Amino acid sequence: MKPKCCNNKKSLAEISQVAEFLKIISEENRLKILCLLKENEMCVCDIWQYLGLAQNLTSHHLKVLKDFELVSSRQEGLKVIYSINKNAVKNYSKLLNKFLNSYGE
Amino acid sequence: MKPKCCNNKKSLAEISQVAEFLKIISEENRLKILCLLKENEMCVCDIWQYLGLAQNLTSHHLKVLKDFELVSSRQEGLKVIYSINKNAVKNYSKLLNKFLNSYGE
DNA sequence: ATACAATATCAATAAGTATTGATATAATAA
DNA sequence: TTATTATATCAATACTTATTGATATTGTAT
Repeated sequence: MKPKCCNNKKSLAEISQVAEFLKIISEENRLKILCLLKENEMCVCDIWQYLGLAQNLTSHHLKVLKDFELVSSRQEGLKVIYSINKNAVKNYSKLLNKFLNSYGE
Repeated sequence: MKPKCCNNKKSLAEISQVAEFLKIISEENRLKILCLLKENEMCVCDIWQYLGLAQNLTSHHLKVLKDFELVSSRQEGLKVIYSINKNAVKNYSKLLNKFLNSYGE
């Protein structure tokens, strides 16, 4: 019985895309940041202070998340407010679940 | 407004656990293996030949998956047959979705 | 017993990435 | 203007992990 996955360009591209997404969110600090932003938008200083991270490290992780378009930001005075990109996250989780769940159902 | 996540031992432990799971499955070859095993159980030689991976590399990734109890194996003659542990995968994805999805719903 | 096939292990290296320290940029206020 | 606060960037380091090559183990057959 031939497998149905990993056998064509589209399938491989999707797996690659999901793996990239997973790499981004598998970093514990980034997962925490997403978890926070899921509840409310927050400025950088609130995030790093709440999580007990270094300021520059927090900026770095936010950049990774933003480059992957999982979060957005806007300037508000001195502060930069980050918010989660719900649609992007939802789409990636859908794609992920396509691979992990729905065992024949 | 105080965040509801990352603020207690249980929440932090869950995030840590999810991140560990994501680290395991964010490796592209392991994701492919899971994808294959989701369809059918397979022996090691079928997996590495199908995916075009080195035999020892495939064994290594299978060990990582097995150590994390995402797959199981049984001996069958010369061959070792691997199968996915559906419940484990399902439980981890549930936990993951708890963090990524259900925006207030 | 020997030979062969399938799988696993181990050491070494390569590759990627998180973290840190120092510094730069941007916005605001005095 | 200068000073201050918030954020971003950059280079260097530390850490983790994927990959490779060689070898060992295990099961089966002759």
